[in-house]
Parts: sequence; structure tokens; C-alpha cells
Amino acid sequence: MIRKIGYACINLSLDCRSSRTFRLVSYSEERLAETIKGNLNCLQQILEFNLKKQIYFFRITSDLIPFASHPVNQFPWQRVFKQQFKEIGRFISSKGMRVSLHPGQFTILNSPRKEVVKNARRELIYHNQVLDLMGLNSSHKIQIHVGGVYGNKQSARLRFEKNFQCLPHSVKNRLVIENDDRSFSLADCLKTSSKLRIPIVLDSLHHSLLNEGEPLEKAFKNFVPTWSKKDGRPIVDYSEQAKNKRPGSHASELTPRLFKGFIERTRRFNFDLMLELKAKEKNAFRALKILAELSGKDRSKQSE
DNA sequence: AGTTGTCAAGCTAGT
DNA sequence: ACTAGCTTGACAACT
Repeated sequence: MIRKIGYACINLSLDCRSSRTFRLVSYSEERLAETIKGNLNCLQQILEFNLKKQIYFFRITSDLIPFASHPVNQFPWQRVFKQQFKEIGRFISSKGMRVSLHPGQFTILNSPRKEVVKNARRELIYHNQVLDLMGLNSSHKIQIHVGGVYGNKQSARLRFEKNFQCLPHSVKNRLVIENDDRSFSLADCLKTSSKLRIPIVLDSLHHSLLNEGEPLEKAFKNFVPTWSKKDGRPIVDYSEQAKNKRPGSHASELTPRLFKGFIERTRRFNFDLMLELKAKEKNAFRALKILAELSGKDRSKQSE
């Protein structure tokens, strides 16, 4: 059954953003420090909001630190904001919460271009620093896609595996791969997962768009064992196709009928669920309500 | 105050 | 050839 439920990056109920940024041309250390401070304060507010609403899973935005892996940024933000990171981390662990991070579309570890791989590496190190500074263990994950195909999926996949091996140890401990909707299916990810011994985040919408014919139940049966004890509970990304939009674009609102169907089909597995729907926390409320109705019991113990 | 062109970075597929 | 879409629009200059 679904244990923790979460949403991604933005809270629409609060009037703050933890992803404030600015243009590179207006970069200054003052501007950077001010923005980071605001972003961290907002992140704290979001987590407190979540706790009140019994939302125990959250994806932290990659924009928390603007230009974090850009060479322009030489500001020692890790040291300057050390204490605030620590407090946030303590809040997360002490309340039994879980967080994840999803580096952006530019983080391509398997690119044939050296420069792109180098940037990806820097970006992954930044994401890992955020979790390290918070003092969180390896169940708090960083998820990325395998990357581009470049005309040969096999060699593209091998390049990912090779470049992964060159990452710092602590990054490797937190990195998980997610099946995408165009290139690397769950079956592809399983090959890399078994070679590198890293877990897979199953994205339900992506799987419905790109698969090897496995029904959802079979997909779960395959991806769940890629999670070991130190990785925490398996993570699933849930979203729905937006009506009248291109395949893969995310709906705003959760459809109770579809969500109930999803719960029904996956109830024999224990996992945490990340909602990737544009209406954010509103859908998390809805999902929690539906779960409570279905199970007929209090969900306040979901973090156990 | 409201509008609009542009923004650090990559890649794919639909149009 | 262009552009929407991706985990997320928002900044900043202009009217």
C-alpha cells in the first residue's frame, strides 16, 4: 500500500517560493545570499505546512541554490547556511519525513559530449551537498533519467554506467534512475539497475507511454526489488495525462476514479508516492482523503 | 500595474 | 524547421 504521499517543489497555498532565482547578468553575492536565505526560509515553511497536513514526502526544488553548479558561483553557501540546512534536516528526520530531489533536464550523465557530462557531475554533486548538509541518510534520493539515446541505446546506456562509476561515493549512494516516456523504459532501466546496483523510481505515466507490454502489476513486481534496506521504501512517481495535450504532459488535477484504480492494482506493494500534478499540494490532500476512505482508518501513522 | 521577451545548461518527438 | 515538454515559470525591461 501507499505509505507516504508527496508533491513536487512548489506549494501553491503559501505565498512564498523556495525556487526564487534571478538572471545571470544580475549576479552578485549579495543577491545570491539574499535569494538563498529566502528560499531556505520558504522551504522551512513548506515543510511545516506539510507536517500540519500530514504530508510526509516532498521533492525539494533544484533551484534552491541559484547557479549552484555554475562557475560564476564561488560563494561558500555551504558554509554560510550550514546551520539552516542542519535545522531543516533535523526537522525532516525528527518528524519522519522523506525528501527527494530531481535534477533538471540538463543533467545528462550519458552525453557523448564531455562538457555536458562534466556539468551533470557538478549538478549531481550540488544536489548531494544539499542532502549532506541536512544530515539526511541515503533513503533521501536524487533521481535522474538515463539520458539521450544518440542513435544507439545500448552504447548510450553503457556510457551512463561508465560515467556513474566515476561519481563520488556519496552521490552513488543516493542516485536512482527513473524510466522515461521516450527513450529508456523500465526494462532498460532494470538492466542498468542490476549492473550498478542502484534502485529505480517507477514513473507510472511514463510507463504507460513506453513499456514492453508489462502491466502495472508486473512493473511493480520488477522494480520494487531494486530497493534495498539502505535505500528506504521504493518510490513511485504518479501523474496523469493532461486532456487534449501532447502525450506526456501532466494533468493539473488528480482523477479520483483513476487514482482509485491505481491504488487497487498496487495495494500489495509498500511504497512512497510522489504526485507530479500541477495542482501540487491540493492533490496530495485529495490523495490522502481517498486513501483514508478506502482503508477506513486513520492515516496519521503513515510515517511509521 | 500589467505585458512581454528572455532566461545556464539537453534531448526527443510531434507538428 | 520549429517548438512543447520535461520536476517547476519567473525575471526584468518595457509600456
